[in-house]
Amino acid sequence: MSGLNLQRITDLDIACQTMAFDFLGKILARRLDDGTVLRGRIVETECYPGGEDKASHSHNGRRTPSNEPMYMAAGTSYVYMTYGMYHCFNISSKEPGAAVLLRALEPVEGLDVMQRLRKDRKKKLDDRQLKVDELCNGPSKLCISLNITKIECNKLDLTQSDTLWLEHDPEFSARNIQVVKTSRIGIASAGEEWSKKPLRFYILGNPSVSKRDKNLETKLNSVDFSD
DNA sequence: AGTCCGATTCGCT
DNA sequence: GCGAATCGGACTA
Repeated sequence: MSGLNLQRITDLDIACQTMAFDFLGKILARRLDDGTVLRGRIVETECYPGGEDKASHSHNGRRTPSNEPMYMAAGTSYVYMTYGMYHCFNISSKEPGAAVLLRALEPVEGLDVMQRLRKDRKKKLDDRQLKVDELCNGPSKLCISLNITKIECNKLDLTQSDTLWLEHDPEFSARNIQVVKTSRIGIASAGEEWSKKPLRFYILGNPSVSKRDKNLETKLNSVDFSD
């Protein structure tokens, strides 16, 4: 029915920025305890390279029990809790201490389950359906929609796990997409120098992207003669 | 043991 | 646009 010809990705030994760029258009797949498989297309990512980057949890080589996955083999999941109630999901890259944050997905499969997971979380009960583009358009929203928690999903080898993995979609990859490269979100406290670095990537025009850079999109469109 | 804070989201003004 | 929610973990002493 889906018509998708998806191929599991088994090699994630990739450098941080390459990984963040190449992940755009790939599929994140999640199998729940009851066997349900949920899928979303990655449409927005961010690099956390570590080292000098003040926004990285591994800044200046900082290493603690909770950021351990950033130092594990490339392709290891790093799930952490923030604000006491949300999760963020990263995938470690080739360089020790580096990882790629997944910020937004375009829902592909299991939208009804995503809808239920999101609505169950809300305080105010509301019969209104969430719009498809509102299901996974943020780093913590996608964790809720795919039930990605630290307990279940931290430190998984995404090249081997049968509960969380990545897939290549040849048909999508053949399409001509434009990638926006801009600043990361929510890290103002790291200081201007690092918060302004262009380490966020997203698919131009995709409705599931969490935050658009309107100025940059205008510039890109002005030099876009593709159609 | 005490303090501080966050790679966010939600609901109300 | 703004403030509250909510708590694990790092850090200080």
